[in-house]
Amino acid sequence: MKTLVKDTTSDLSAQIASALRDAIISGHLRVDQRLPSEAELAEEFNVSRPTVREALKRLAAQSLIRTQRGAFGGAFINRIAFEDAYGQHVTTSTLLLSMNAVSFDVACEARFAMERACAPYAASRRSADHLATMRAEIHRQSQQGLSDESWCASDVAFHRALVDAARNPVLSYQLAGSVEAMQPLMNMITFTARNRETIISLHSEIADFLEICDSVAVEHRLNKLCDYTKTLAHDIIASKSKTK
Amino acid sequence: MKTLVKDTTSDLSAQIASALRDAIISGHLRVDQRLPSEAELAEEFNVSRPTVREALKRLAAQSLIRTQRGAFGGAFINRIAFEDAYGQHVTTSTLLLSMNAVSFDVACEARFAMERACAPYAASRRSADHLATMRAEIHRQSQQGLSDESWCASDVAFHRALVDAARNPVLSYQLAGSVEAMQPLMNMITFTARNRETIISLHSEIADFLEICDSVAVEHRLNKLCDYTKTLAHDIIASKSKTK
DNA sequence: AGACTTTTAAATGTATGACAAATGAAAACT
DNA sequence: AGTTTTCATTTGTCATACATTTAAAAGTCT
Repeated sequence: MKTLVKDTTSDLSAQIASALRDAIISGHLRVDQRLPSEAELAEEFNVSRPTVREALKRLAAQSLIRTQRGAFGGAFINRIAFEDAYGQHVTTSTLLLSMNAVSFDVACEARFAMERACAPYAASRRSADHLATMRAEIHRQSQQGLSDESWCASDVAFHRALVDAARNPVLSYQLAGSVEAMQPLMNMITFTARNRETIISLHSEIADFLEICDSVAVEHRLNKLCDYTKTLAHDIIASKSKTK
Repeated sequence: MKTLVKDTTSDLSAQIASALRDAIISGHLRVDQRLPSEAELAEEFNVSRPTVREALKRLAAQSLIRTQRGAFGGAFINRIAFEDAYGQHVTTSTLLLSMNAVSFDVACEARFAMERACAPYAASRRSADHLATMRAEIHRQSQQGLSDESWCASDVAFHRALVDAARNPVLSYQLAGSVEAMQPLMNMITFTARNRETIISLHSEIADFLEICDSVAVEHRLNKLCDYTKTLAHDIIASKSKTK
């Protein structure tokens, strides 16, 4: 029987989950390796099966394991795919911003700082596909009568294409949190036709300079975009406080 | 009774967790608000209490809720703190790198690209405290007989101080994943005295230029550090394949 | 009346036992 | 040999019971 030497403040399922998680992170358990059955784990840790199951669900929520029913089924160490991680990262980042009253400026600054970091690689590695995606989104943004929500979604898609153009999955993963998590904040802004025009022209320039591999110019336009976005947010806040 | 219209492929606890998660993210449930009791949720979703508990544990694993025992206890929507998010982010990032065979170069490139993004802000906002932390770590790195593990830990501490100097919690949070997740990869490198000397001198220069607010020079040194680290890793790989 | 103690109800934490459903291997059968 | 059936194993779900914690409410003493 394995004994849990962890703190006694948390419940058993948390301690068991923690023990298993440590084993996974340390590499004692390899990818696709099968964990003991729930009944065996219950005996090992000297707890009941529901308690073991609660622990396993905690790990499943982090995509650390997957489960399969039937004979020769069980819980298997999961190879975390970038796609799995995206979702969790975006969820956490979104709530971090909305719950901690992170100011628009701080979130904006972080997002564009990281996008600028992608610019040099994006400029040298962008494919025709990436450019096509960006131009398609620019075209969508130019359409009349686009709702603010759709506009923001297209904005995210444009910037994701920019980030993906750097062809570094780690950068894409990390950036996803910053870019997508800002969408709820962006949705609070009402974009006028004039606002959109300014942003679209910057988007166009970014695509153009990316095409001719001028990363310095891209970074400059990202800076302008950052400043303009912050200005818009400030105007909204100012007009709201005036109304009140 | 709430009905779950989600896919029938996943189990009930996953569906219930998903439904509650959506409610939290959408803002229908506010921070510190109490969820219905497990018994009430069981009735609402028409499932048993153990199933509800599994769903709640999934949410707890993501720090979305916290539970409290006793009368007037229950599950409460949790305000995710940056510290809570750090841990999850580092865990996920670490496993992403180790399980997906992300090359050292790709991880290194992402990490230093993001650090460079912090440089301008760090240069203009660094406090005496940040500089002191960095110099303290440099001093530690200069000590004879420091184990490779301690060396790497100090390296992480140095770079975290650099990132924190930008005074943007969102950047610090995002960077934590890239910087700390690389530690296992870095631990595979054996640092000779000569290697360390080179790195320490770059660290010193970074601290110096940060002190005089020269962000361009800092970025340049970060680039050199990135290149040198990659060179070290290549040498290790080359010598290993030669031995084999 | 006020401060302290006890009771009590409500909620989560844990255990036990049972059955359903899925699944792949082995056995039985063509 | 190929197909079908059986079967043991394992997860998914439910029902019930009890332990433990907690804070409010009731009771008690000064």
